[in-house]
Amino acid sequence: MPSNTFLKLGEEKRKRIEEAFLREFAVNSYDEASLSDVVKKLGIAKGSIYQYFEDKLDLFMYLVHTCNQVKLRYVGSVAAKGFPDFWAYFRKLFELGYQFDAENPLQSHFLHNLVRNVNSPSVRDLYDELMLQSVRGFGKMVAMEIELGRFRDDLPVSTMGFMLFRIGTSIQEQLEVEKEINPGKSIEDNVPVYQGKREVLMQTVDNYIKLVRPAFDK
Amino acid sequence: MPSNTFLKLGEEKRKRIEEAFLREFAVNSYDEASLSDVVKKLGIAKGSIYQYFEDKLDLFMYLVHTCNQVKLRYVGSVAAKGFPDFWAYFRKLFELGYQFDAENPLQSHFLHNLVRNVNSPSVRDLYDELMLQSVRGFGKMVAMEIELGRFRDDLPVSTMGFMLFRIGTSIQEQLEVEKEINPGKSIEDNVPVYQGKREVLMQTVDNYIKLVRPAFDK
Amino acid sequence: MPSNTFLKLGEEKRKRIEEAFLREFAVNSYDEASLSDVVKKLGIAKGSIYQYFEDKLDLFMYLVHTCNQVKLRYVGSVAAKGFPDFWAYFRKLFELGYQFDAENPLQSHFLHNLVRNVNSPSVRDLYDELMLQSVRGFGKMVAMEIELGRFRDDLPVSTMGFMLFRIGTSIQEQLEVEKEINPGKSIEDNVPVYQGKREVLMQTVDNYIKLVRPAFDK
Amino acid sequence: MPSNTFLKLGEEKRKRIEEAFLREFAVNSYDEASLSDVVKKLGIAKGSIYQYFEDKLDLFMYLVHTCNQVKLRYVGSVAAKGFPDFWAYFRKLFELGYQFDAENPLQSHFLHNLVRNVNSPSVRDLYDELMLQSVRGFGKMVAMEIELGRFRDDLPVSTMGFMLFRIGTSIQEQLEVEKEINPGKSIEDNVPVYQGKREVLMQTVDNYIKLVRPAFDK
DNA sequence: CATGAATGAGGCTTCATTCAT
DNA sequence: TATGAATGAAGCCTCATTCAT
Repeated sequence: MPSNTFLKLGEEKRKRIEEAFLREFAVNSYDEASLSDVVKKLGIAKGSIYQYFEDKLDLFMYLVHTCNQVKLRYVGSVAAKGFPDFWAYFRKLFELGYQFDAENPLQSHFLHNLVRNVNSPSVRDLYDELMLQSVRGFGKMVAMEIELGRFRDDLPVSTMGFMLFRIGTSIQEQLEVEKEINPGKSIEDNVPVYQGKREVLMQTVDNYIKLVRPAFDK
Repeated sequence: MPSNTFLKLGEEKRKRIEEAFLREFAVNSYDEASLSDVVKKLGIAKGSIYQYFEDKLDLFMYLVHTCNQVKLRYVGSVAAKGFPDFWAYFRKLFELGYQFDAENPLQSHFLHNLVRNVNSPSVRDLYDELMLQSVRGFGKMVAMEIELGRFRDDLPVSTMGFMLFRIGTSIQEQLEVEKEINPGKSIEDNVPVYQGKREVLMQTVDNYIKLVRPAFDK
Repeated sequence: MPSNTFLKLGEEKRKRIEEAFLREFAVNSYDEASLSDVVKKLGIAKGSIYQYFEDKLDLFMYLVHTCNQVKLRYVGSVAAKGFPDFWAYFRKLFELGYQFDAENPLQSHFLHNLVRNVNSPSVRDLYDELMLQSVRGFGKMVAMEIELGRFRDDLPVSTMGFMLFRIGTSIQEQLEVEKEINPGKSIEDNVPVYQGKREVLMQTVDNYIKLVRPAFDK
Repeated sequence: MPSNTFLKLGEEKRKRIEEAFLREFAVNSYDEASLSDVVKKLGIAKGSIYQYFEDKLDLFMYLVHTCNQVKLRYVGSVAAKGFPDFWAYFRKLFELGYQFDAENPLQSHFLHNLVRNVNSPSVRDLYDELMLQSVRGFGKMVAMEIELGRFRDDLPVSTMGFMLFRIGTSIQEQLEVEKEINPGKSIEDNVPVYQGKREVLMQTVDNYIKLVRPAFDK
């Protein structure tokens, strides 16, 4: 955990530090990321980092936590209940994701980059936890839809839940493979990753939904 | 590319070297992987590596290529045509994948680990290329199935192809998340990753097929 | 020297600070001892230490002085004159030493640990001075015993004095080597070092006296 | 243990390196001793040290071993049997010690400095072992002298053995306290510690023997 | 062609000390 | 007077890479 010293830092300075490290970790792997480099860019003393965090890993884990919380403020802000059906809710999730990404590109891509850093056991555990969180969320919704008689009931909930989770991540991947977006470059250039790509994104989402609906609906 | 020196090495020695590095890269990230360590375990001179390869990256890229080729010998050994329908072929792909994994665990998991090493632009490019190769393969089949009037034709082929690709990788992931398999540990313990898990694997495959068929079939 | 600021601190607080540092220096070498750690445990500001002392060495030297003074309150409380012969007095010294140790384990073992910290010239000088103090004390007594016709007079007083001094320290050492006591562990566990070892200690003292008497008596 | 790399180094270079580190460790405590400094003085790369030794401690332990072995070549070269009585042998030990010191001042004072480095558990263990070796050696001789009817038999052998061991170290200490020798300075100035002090040393030895004989002889 | 010693940049981390509040 | 954030030098260690043998 970060020390009080860090938490009590002025909003501005704290943000500046957080963002500098997010940028580093969003572009590099945990090992490649160099505290020395970041510190140099920040113009602060190397020792200061160790007044703020226990060590490199502590700093990294803190960033995971905060980013996840920021993201949850978006995707956790709506409940499935308020929507006519599950797919409307599912669609909304991507709109919120888009918004999260647009307003917090660093956080968004730091989280995307997480998968490259699961070598360290601690990071691995945290990553798995985050993943499970999401998968279970989908699992619950699947269970509810089945109960409501809207989803088929001849398959394990876990399979269906995992599939939904994967559809989500696949969309970003496809756009990346098809060069619609380029997170790495965007981060370096300090521009939103989905800049001008809202339509493409939501169109892809709609396609995916159209595709997989028959797989889930009763 | 590896030098002729390397290629003319005795089969046995070459394999021993390749496998040692595969093991290292299958368990560690590119940065964490230590040539020094591997060389020590191999009992060969550090300098030799630089007679065989230009540098660490060159060695790594070489491994990507060979592993991919080995894998293609499995999954490329059958054609969709020979099967009653696409899903029978799709299912066969996993049986072949299982076989590849059982007979080449190092290669298999080196490839799985690739995603964690896409930081270097060269690796990234190669990774994307491999991915595209696979996605396009599925794309072609989708196109053919549409032509045969068996798949729906109201969605972009690319979306459907990518989806199929993702289903494939999701299966391994789900088994990992649900702790059915533990690649990292298996590699370290030098045992096949899917040892005794064939049934579980194919059952999961069948579930996924059952799930997504309605999404693709006309 | 400590500043007035320190001396005017409340008895309780001053003691708390002193003991925390004694504990650190009693277990670690001067270099290993970390002011940061102690300050953290104490819950006081780092800067305060520098209001109390000039620097780490100043603090250390202060502790040497106080500990020595405490010790002198014990071993300096009796005079050889009051005893039937020198050896009765010598024996008493150990009883007092035992008492000092039992009642001030931190101070006692900080002093024992001194020998490991004589690298800094200042510490070295102080250590030598303390040692000389003790050696000279014994020297004077030897001189007196010679005058009284009780000790042999065919050897330098300094040799005899030093020998007596060394016998003293040897006793603790022997008990340590033979694992009867374990100062390091005792300090960490916050228990008296000679707990339950009074008999063993005095028995060893008696053995040493029995051994060396013929060397000194006329 | 040092690597083969180190052992196969040219005699000259190896000595140069060993001596540089001995000098550093003979003057500083383990913690204060700076590999960086030594390496700079030596004009070799920092990394080289880690081709020779596993780490700082490994290097240190190696030095302890070699120095001890060198010393044993001196003091272990004679057996008590060859002497008319124990005290003649005891005296010889110091002549050999003097010789060892004169011919290997670095090694000699590195060993003397050991006591300041017993904070690290590994060093502590080794130090205790060395000490015990010596103490037991004296113990055995005491036992034999008792058997021969030359030493008194009314006291524990361990007490008598430890006393003899301590007499040995006391002699150097006394000369140090009395400023006859100044190991620290001598090392820095690169001159033998006992230069021109042979007479003083042996006179002191003789005094000690004269003093303690009555304590041991029957 | 193989060797393996040497390199030195660079990484993370610790710590006593300073100084503005 | 007390605080504690900031400092930055210094430490140990790792590693890919080079090059003379």
